[in-house]
Amino acid sequence: MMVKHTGRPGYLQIADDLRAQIRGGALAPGAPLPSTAQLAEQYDASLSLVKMAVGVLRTEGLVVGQQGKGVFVRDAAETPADEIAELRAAVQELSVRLARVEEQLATSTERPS
Amino acid sequence: MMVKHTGRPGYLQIADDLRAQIRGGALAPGAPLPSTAQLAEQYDASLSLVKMAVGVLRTEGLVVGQQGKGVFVRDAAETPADEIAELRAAVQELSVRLARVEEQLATSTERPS
DNA sequence: GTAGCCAACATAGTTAACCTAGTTGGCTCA
DNA sequence: TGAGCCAACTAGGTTAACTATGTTGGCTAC
Repeated sequence: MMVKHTGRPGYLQIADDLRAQIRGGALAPGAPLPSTAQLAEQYDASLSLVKMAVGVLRTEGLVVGQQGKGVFVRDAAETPADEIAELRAAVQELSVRLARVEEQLATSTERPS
Repeated sequence: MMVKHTGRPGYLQIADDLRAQIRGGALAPGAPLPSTAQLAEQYDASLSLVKMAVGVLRTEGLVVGQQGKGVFVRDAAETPADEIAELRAAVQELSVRLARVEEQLATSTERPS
């Protein structure tokens, strides 16, 4: 696998990168993503990680998989959630981080007696 | 794996059911989902399927997992309509929480130990 | 020539195993 | 008593193997 020093899970890093490529136009609507095997080699990741990353993008509605053919970028028209997906991912990550910090803070500031 | 014998994948059926429970109020905001082991037994499914189902809900932002504690229904679960408004509200809330945490952090570090 | 088969490729779903790491409550021992 | 360790929970991440199924292009047999 690659850049892990960020603590962000590998499959989310891959999803982030693909999402950025879609948002940036490097992967245009209708265009196919590289195959699972190609992505695995490209990111030096296991097939499992790539499948999980694609699964995230599928759940977000950014891409649509067609069995036997490939995974294709959805049209911006039919994905009013493309920009939202990115924001939602960011907000969710912030929520997790904040929840962790709050918890840590709550336990460390418990009043003695 | 013993879920319905429809064409719908098992992990999506589990995610659907949990989502319905959240939307229906059976799982209130802040409430914890049953543990993955309990869900696996409850749905007579493998741990893998349950983890995938929870992963979908996490990606959707319906729940937030806290390592070591559980998976909890998010407060924003009742905002189905305008996703942008939802995200704006989420950002607003995160800002407030972050400000409060930073405040507490600053005061608590004035006196180490 | 062409109809049909078939191998190679693709996504998708499922399961299991192993590891990391945070939480909690109880037990032991000084 | 109480401080600290420890066992049993918890979610999360990673990998691998197997199956199912759809697509495509080439080869073969007629």
